[in-house]
Amino acid sequence: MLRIIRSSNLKPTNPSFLSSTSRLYPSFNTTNNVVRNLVGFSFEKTPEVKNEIKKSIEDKFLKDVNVDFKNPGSTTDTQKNYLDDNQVPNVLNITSQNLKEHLKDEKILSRTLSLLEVCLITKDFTRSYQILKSLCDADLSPYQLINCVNNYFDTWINSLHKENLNEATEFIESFFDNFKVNPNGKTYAIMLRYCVDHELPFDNYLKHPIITPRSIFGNIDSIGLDNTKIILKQHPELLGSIPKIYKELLKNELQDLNDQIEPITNEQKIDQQLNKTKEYYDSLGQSDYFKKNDILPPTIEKGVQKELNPVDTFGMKSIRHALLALTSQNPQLESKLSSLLQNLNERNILMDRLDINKDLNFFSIYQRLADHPKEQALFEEALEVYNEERQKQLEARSIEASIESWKNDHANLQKLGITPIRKSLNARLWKWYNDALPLVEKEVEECKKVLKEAETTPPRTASVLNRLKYAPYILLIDAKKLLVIAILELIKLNSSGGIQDGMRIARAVISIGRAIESEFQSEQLLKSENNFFKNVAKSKSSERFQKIVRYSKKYFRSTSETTSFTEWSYDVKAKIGSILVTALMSVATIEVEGKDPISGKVVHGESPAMFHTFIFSGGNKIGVLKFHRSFIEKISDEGFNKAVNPQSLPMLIKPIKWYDWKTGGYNYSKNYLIRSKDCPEQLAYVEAASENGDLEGVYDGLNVLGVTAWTINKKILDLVTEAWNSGEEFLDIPKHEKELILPPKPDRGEDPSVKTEWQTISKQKSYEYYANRSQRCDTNYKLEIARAFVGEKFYFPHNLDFRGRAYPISPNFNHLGNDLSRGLLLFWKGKKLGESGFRWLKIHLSNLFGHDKVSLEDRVKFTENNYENIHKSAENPQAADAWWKKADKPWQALATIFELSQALKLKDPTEFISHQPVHQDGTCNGLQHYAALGGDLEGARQVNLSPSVKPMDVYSYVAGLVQARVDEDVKNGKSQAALVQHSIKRKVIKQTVMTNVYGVTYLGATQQIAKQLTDEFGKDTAYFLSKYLAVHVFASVRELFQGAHLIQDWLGECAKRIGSSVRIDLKETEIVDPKTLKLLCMTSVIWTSPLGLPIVQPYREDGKAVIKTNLQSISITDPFELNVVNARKQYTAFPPNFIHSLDASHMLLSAVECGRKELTFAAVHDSYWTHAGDVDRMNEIIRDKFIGLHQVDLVQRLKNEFEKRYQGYLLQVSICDDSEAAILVKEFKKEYLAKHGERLSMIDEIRLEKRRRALLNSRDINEVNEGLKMETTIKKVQNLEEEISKPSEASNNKGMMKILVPLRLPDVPPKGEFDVREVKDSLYFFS
Amino acid sequence: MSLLKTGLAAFKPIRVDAYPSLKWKNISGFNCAKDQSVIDDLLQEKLSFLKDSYPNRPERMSVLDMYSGCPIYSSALFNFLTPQKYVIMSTQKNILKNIDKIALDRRSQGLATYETYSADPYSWASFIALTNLDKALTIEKQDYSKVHDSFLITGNLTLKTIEALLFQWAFCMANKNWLQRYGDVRMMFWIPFKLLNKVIPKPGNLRRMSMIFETFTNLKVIASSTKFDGEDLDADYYQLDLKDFTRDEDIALIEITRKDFDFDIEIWEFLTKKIFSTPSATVRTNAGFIYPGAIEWFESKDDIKGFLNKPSKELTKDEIVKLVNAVSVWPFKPDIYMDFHHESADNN
DNA sequence: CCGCTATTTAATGATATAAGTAATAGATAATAT
DNA sequence: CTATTATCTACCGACAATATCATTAAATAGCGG
Repeated sequence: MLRIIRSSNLKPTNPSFLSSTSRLYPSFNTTNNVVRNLVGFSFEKTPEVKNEIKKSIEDKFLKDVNVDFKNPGSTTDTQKNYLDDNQVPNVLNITSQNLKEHLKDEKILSRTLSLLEVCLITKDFTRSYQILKSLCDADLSPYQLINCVNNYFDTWINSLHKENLNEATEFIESFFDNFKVNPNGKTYAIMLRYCVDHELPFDNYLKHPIITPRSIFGNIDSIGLDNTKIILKQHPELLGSIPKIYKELLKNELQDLNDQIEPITNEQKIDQQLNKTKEYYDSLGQSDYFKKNDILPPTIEKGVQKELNPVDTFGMKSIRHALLALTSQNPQLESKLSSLLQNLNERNILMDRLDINKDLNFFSIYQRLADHPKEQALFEEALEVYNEERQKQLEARSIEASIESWKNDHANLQKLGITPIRKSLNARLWKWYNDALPLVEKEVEECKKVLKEAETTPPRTASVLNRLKYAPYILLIDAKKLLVIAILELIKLNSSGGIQDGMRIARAVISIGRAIESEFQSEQLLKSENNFFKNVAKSKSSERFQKIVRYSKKYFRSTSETTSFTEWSYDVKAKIGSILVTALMSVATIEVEGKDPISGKVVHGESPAMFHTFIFSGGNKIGVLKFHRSFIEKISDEGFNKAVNPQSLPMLIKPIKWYDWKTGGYNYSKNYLIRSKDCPEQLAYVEAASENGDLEGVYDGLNVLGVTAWTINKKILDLVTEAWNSGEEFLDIPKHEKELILPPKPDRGEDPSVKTEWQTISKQKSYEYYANRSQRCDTNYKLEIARAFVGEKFYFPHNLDFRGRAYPISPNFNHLGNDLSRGLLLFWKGKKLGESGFRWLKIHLSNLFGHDKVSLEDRVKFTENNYENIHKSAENPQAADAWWKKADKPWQALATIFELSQALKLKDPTEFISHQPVHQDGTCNGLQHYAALGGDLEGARQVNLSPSVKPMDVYSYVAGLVQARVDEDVKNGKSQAALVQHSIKRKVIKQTVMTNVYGVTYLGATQQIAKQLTDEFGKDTAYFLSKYLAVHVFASVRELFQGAHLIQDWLGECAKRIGSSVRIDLKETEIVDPKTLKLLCMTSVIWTSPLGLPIVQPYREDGKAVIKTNLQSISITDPFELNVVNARKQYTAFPPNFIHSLDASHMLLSAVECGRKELTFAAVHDSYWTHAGDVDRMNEIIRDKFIGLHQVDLVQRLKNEFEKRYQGYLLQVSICDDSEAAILVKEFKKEYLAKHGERLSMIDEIRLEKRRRALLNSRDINEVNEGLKMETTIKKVQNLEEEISKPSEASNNKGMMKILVPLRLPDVPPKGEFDVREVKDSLYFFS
Repeated sequence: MSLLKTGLAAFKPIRVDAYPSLKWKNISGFNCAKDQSVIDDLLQEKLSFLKDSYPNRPERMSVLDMYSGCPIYSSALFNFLTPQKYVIMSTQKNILKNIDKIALDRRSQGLATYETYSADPYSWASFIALTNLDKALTIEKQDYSKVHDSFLITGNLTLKTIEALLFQWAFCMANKNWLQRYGDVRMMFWIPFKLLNKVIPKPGNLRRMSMIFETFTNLKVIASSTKFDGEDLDADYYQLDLKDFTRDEDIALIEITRKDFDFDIEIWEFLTKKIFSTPSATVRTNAGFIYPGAIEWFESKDDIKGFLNKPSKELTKDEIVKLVNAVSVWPFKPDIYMDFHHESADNN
């Protein structure tokens, strides 16, 4: 039993949770294969395991660092091989018998841990200690508990003075008595820090018999580098116990080894130069921008001539400032770059002299250094150093920057008088901010007060109790920051969620809460890093040393244990969010203009700028926050504005590598490997797999994607900007529509149908208007980011969706975006085209024009035939009828045209240095995988798995099949057929064919086709005809890809069965619903991707939880509520998800290999990008990896895995009344009735079977014998394999009965003749 | 031929149980009467006034009966009123088929009968077809000063998905459109008791739904299977027994006629939604949901500020009208037609 | 101080909300008698 | 058991209904011993 903290008040109470009785229940799986047990929802870790993990990360890190230092090219080559076995090596399984309760426990635990952390940070030791004690009684793993105690100790000891040594010693001595666990290395590390800090003797702590120096220094984070240095001075012999990465650092510090380490000669030169140059930032007068509050730094324009029309995108300005006008804690780092540039200028290496004060286009400098590889390398290195600091600013300081820009606008405008202030948005925001600040500060004070009082007197009133729930959290962040975050979030969310000029309250408050949490984490991460490295690297400035410091920091970021990994509950987030919204709402005002309905006069006034209201949708009440229309007009006038989340922009330095499932990507914000949908189950599996070492391949692949450097295609940006500023429609940029115009409202005496129609039209119009606006807004957003990053070298940190597909973490602008986004992106690195690259670039252009259905040679010819057009387009892209605009993907085409035209102007085009990503796309990648799985010859041919002279085009082919069918119908006199006969084009059916793999239904397909036909036939006819066509398209696809559909159906059937099966070793109440007596199907489909990633389909009925905030109650889906699975979703989604897990594996495998071969690599799921010159090599890799992936029978393997994982599960099936199984069951039931006098219910059946299995598993031979003799309905039927593994038929049929059977999966469809190795020679497999 | 002369035909009552061969398959989402004698009794007890409200029925009265289900009630009402025309409009194909059989049989005997009209009462177009195209029903246009005396609308709205019709048609009364354009046409509906509970005002705990009926209609409960509390309305209703109905769900029969009003109904609709957002909160709080500045505007009105501090659920009909009128003349009033949201706004 | 009952409070669950289903209609699961 | 009604509606990235009242469970208060 244990005592925990009731979340409402902080007094310990005594419910029972985390009972340990059920945890280690043996799994039914008794196969020879290893079955790892996930226990409860978290994988048990021992400190040893943890240390091992840490150690392995260190090793890998060092290896990587070496790569970066010296010999690039040789990364790890031994990854676990998942690819050549029919068995999945580790079938992970959750074995808790008590899923629901376990999850609830997790919820309480998670909240408690979070509260502990927060209380510690606010130095509330009384409360912390209470929490800690209550945790001691909880069923935490010892490791978790030690961690908590150590965290407490860590913070608490900081409050002690030198004289309190006794207290500290006492703490350690009574460690076990108090907490029932023993101190560990970290405890001692903390103690060491205390001693060193206070100049107390510490030798004792290094002589512990069990806690070795090694394990102490394994927690060097807690000691600090500076302190370690002091310790080492006294105990040089301990140097060996220090993690390697820091050893280097400390060696330098200790022995002044500068001279002994070979300096890199070139750098040394520059080091010398460095002194000559004055910091150019000073000359710009902006070095201390963030500290000097009153001066807005002059904005440097990066050579983009034209500003984007709406200039004032919130937050963006601050981003630009962050990028341009950075302060640095180490001015030498900055000046390294400037001195290098100065040096280059002096040596006249660049073609033109650089104006360092103006031209900060790093990309162009880089390009101009192309002929000077040495200098180029130096430049890149200097840039990296420089960016290191900028990235830090970008992630950590942008909130402050926002305030500054508002304030400055306000101050500047104040000089100009009152009117301009009214007009300026930023000035208005500054006012809101200023007015709301006292309110927020008051709230914070109130929270402090309440917390203090709660220490002595138990809280009584509801409002105090409520405040107590969030009070500890709100104190964590400065009130100013809280407000700015809130304002930015609100503006960002404007018109989201289908709400005009407003947003859902739920979304608003949670987004704000989340943003605050994330800001808090950033602060913490930054703080712990600064603490750890304090006093380091201030004095020494050798290049080599700085480099070591940088790598040490990187290492620190990927391993630091001081990192906060507790999460704030939704409760807290929502409450804090609502506090801020309330404050803002009450003070934010705006000038308004209205018309007096009586006099008709225009009236002016001041009104709240936003308000809280409810709207109704289908009888549901939704709480929304809306802006006053005058405010909306204002932001419309000044442009479409969205606040940028500065923490998730592209990164200026390489993202933190993934070594671990919860650290990677950005420096100072938490990113998980998997974008789990608030599904603890998913995380549990991923964590287990990660710690099992199964995810190495995944990490390697992601890390390759992360290091691909990008830059902005400035020429394209200039053009887009121009088009944008015109406000007119241009390609896919919609026109700027000033206002929403609705048709006149009908008289109310009219027939109701008239009003209905008017409403429909109005809704439609309004929808279009807002869609247009949001599209403009999105484009603007993209452009703003692009503009901020002109000339920069940047990276996209990636993570995965739950199926393993990779996505850039930075939203809005990345290479997964639309044609425009892609057109704006170039590889930073340039590579010579060479013969082959020149050819591929031509092919690429042809592809972008949509000429991708002809042979490669024809594509080359297409481009060659258009040389004149290419030159014209390149020279005068603005021309109204410019050729490039006709392309399928015009922006990318134009980008390619620029390169081609430049190359062609060279004497030898193959010498051209290309930055343009060239794509190789799988033709219908989903079907390719299906064909390979099924060995389907015809299917393989259709999707270019087998070699052919010309590429096959599935869509055209299907169109042909459909055409044939329609023609037939025309002959038979079908009227629809005649109408559409001549409209069946590739484009019409393309989407349907594509989505067919995802299980699109008849209705969806109809809509898709209708969309294509609307232009030709008008809305109504189009829909009518689409219904007809959809049927034929479906039939044709099914006919053409029989193999694929067999597998698709098989996958679906498996998922259906799994999704409606039950695990009977669960607690009874979790098997059958006590109320409805129906089976509770809790089993989601889980499988392991070929790369070792466990995938859990998260589809369940969602449990709603309601949170009361001071605005309103909001409803969220409770992530800790485990509900029955949504069987339908499980089976409709499984086939596509499985295929996606395969293509994800294929992509990551290819990425790893490309990385190994030093190709620049990027991917959009099934479109793989590299430099033109490397396409040939990449193509080889793609094919090899595909073959590697499919060389085993993945379907059979999947079945094996399922059988292992779901062994012993039961399924309810309908079978024929007169089948053998049915008869046996009926007999058994009859006997039971006779014997017991009551009918055998389903629960009874399950109870009996449970009992039988328990007996069989018993150690007592008698019991086993009894079990062997025992009969149950399940035992009766379990050997009738044929009957119970038949696909279940519709249960509505007559003469069927439902019985429980052991879960069996249908046989794998027979594999066809196709040999996947043919892919090797298929030119058009990816092209 | 005989159809047109129904009024002259002999009036032998229709008894559904006289057609034992017809299978009605009780299973229907509608809750319908099972026992015709109960309905006969109900009509006799509580609805005799109808006979006086519709003079000269066999020659000029029409009844439109929607979603009859098994036509127990329809038959009883038909027998009771002996109208010139009695049309049953419904989507229930199988039931209509059976009713047609009855009608055919009656006609073959030269007896007066109801007739079927297969259409969806949910669709406005059905009524245009009914009155204009098919001319299955001709209705006299009458003045709104009194209840229409030759046309009665009735029906069964006990199915969840068509409950909405009660509100829609009530608004039609207010707006004088749909079939209500012919005058103040009385409507009688079978509704689930739960729905009745929503529409009858509970003093001190008022909601928008009851406010609609209180403001725009005269509502009378004719019969109910359960007791209910409501002002004046519980005085005199017929006690129904659930066993006489096809479903085990409480049911009621109500009658509504039009009540006149003089304010902007669209503002009324909008405003009541907002003002009853949180019925327990004060009018002032709820006024904040209308639009920024609404509270201040109301505070500036002497006839309003007095009741700003009471909970919305205690608002009277007239107080709401005051609010409505205040909003109508407010220079910064909201756009009441933009009070919706777009669902699933994502699709390329 | 303990243990019992009475009272208060918190937690949970059910129901109402609006009132042309936004388009669109056909298969399938759920429900109820 | 079967007719009627309700619920879907392509995968992923993506992100959510709320107020009120009745009932139940739990916590506290009060009281007696």
